[in-house]
Amino acid sequence: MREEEQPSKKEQRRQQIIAGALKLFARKGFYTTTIPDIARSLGMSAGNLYNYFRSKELLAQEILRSVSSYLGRRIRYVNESDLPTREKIRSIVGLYFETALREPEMIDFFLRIYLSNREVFREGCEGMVCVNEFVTEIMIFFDEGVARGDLRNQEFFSAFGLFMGYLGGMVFLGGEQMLPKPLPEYVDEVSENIYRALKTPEAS
Amino acid sequence: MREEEQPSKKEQRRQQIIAGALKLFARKGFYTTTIPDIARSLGMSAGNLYNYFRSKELLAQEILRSVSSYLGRRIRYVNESDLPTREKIRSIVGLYFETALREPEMIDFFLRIYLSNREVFREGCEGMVCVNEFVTEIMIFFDEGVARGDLRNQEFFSAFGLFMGYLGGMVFLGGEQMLPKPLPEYVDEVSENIYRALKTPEAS
Amino acid sequence: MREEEQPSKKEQRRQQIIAGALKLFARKGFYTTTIPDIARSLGMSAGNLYNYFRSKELLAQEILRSVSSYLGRRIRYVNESDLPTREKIRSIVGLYFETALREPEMIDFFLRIYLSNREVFREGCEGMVCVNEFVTEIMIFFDEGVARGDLRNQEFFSAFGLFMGYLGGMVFLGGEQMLPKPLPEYVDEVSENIYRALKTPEAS
Amino acid sequence: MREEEQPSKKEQRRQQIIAGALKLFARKGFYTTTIPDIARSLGMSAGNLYNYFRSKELLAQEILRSVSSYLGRRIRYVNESDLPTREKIRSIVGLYFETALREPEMIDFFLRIYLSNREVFREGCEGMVCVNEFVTEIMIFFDEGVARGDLRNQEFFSAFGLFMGYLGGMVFLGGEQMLPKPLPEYVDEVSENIYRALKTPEAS
DNA sequence: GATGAATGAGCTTTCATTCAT
DNA sequence: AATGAATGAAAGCTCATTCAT
Repeated sequence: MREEEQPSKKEQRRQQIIAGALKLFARKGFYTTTIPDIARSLGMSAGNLYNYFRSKELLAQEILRSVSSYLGRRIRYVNESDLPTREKIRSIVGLYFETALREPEMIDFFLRIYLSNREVFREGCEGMVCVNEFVTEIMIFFDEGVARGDLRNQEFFSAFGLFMGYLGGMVFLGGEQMLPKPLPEYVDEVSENIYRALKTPEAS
Repeated sequence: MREEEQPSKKEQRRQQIIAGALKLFARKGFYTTTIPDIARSLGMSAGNLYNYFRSKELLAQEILRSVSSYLGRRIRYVNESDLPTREKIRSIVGLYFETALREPEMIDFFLRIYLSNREVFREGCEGMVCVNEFVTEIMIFFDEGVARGDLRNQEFFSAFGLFMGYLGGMVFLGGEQMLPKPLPEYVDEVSENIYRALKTPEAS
Repeated sequence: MREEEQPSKKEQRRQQIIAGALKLFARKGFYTTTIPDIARSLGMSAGNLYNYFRSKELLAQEILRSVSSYLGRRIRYVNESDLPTREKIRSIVGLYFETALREPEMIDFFLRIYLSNREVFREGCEGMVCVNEFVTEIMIFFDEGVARGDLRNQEFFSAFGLFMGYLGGMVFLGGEQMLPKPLPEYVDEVSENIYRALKTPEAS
Repeated sequence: MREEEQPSKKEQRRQQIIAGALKLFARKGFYTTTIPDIARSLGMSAGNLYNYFRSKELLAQEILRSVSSYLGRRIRYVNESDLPTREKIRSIVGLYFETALREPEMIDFFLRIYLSNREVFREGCEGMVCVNEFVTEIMIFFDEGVARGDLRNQEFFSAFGLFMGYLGGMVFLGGEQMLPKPLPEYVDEVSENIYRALKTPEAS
């Protein structure tokens, strides 16, 4: 007895388009990636793409949801593990940097497309609607750390800004070839800095 | 005896264009701001604008240099003061958030135009060429903190990523109306988090 | 003993398509109505529609024939009655205005689709081929009026232009909300004007 | 001392575009005439056309105004003459048919573009806004005829529908090659029919 | 320096029609 | 008969940039 439905042919194609467009958007930007670009990279006609997504904006929004869902899922595994808080930070930083290296399009889409082309997401992704799954998991991580007495109890967004801004900043510097070492080698330092910033004084 | 050259008529107009274009780019994005938009906002013709800047990209690069120079200058004042390291952090965070509030176009240009439309700055702003002045001052701040024994001696970019990523993240959250309090009220928490992240264990 | 052939399943579906497409064309125009629009309104697929009509143009031509046939039939009843000429005019004007009110798509198709998108009917409806039944009945009405001595003997198309142009004009004005009164209240005035225009001097 | 301003270069070009587009629209219809078509017929680029008219719809609306103004002006001369009512009808019918023959695009635009593509004129030409000058002159003609006791006093739109519907109908039939004689030869019959339809019983 | 008409390339999107299933 | 994914052609429109004036 199968737990999951077999995805339909059409749904599979949708996913292919999302993956292909994600790559192009992340690499070249929203406005410099054209619909024909995307279609060509998938070996389909531009017109046909509109049978799957009614506009370029809607496509970008679906991608955002998809990326948020993927990253959220990965963080959930960390949250569900029984690592100590300090190690959870390391894990999250690690998976973030690793993703940035192995599937850079995901993180780049977050940093470059979502954060910067607000007008594209204004209608349809208000507030955190499309980025919900990701933010929720960070929130869970933080709340549990506080509950355990490992992290100082401060406003969530102060901690969230630190966490995400920091990671984003490092990935950006890496992408700009401005880091002397490869990104993953910063996991220790970065996690340490985050932990120190957020931990309670008594925590080691 | 004049210290500075009187800026020529043409140079003044250039500065006006930079200021006007900065506002539009920051508000609407690079690709969604048109040259006619900029010209109109300055009461001049689109054609004439090309007498001052040879292309839209070059204009954006000039703006970047100008913003970097402005922010660098403001941080230099902090560096040149004899505040303790902890207070310097507070000052820098404070001026950053204040700028984000009072002249949001500067910070927004950094976050939204520069960080995200890499192709625009690829040729002409390689590496840090155009953000030199800004980065240099952060570096000076950091090196002095280390020299004084206040900050742990770690790789600069680890600290830089934290500092700038964090501030950028907070401004972004503020811009998205996701912060419960106005941005300046986060100065304490944010500075404290940064200080804790970077300080030597013995420092108070 | 059956008088009429039972229409085949396929023929029934054809009629449904004609009726549905008529409505859409009349309401939105030929070029602004798409084949998918029509298919959707009938709960069928766009592809399948092509099993019934080989092109959008051919569909429009079939509709025209169908409308002409319907209106021709209604006028025939009037012609076959033994009303005096003056009353026949009233009846025809009345049924035209009534149709325009109750089934506006018919008249609108005539006025807006047929009269204006000539290129659509150029090949396949040359001359009067597709509006034959309708024109014929008007012609019969006119010839009989002349034969009875009620109407002046003039060239048919002079009279036809008056009759049809006038009625079309009134319906158009009504549709544009430019008439102070509802269309049917103009039956008297309009019939009177037509009668006066066409009658022989001695007729009352 | 000149009474009229010399039209600017730009205004002249606008007029050329209006004239050129009028021809194409009238000949081929609104949707089957493309902006590139129009531009090509004027030896200019499609892009440049948008420096004169901000959209295809707006262009069509300007054309409508222009046609209405032209026809209105010609009817005004008739109204200002001291011909008897009967002769005025002849004159108006004559100039209408003559225009339909010599500059068929004007009348065709009225009949085919304006009357049938309502959605194009919905916003911008509500009610009679764009067709004002023309309708006004017909109204003046009619009111004067009534005032002189030549025409029966009936609701204006009853008479207007007759007048314009009839003329439009005849031009349509002519355009469809359905009239045995050339259009101008119908002037007598048509004027006579109109006059009879509208005149007071005592008028000869 | 200044204007703005002009260009040309390209973009998003639509749609009639086909065809494998 | 029926579906709907797929195509290809084209349309309306925008815009950075140029250039004659």
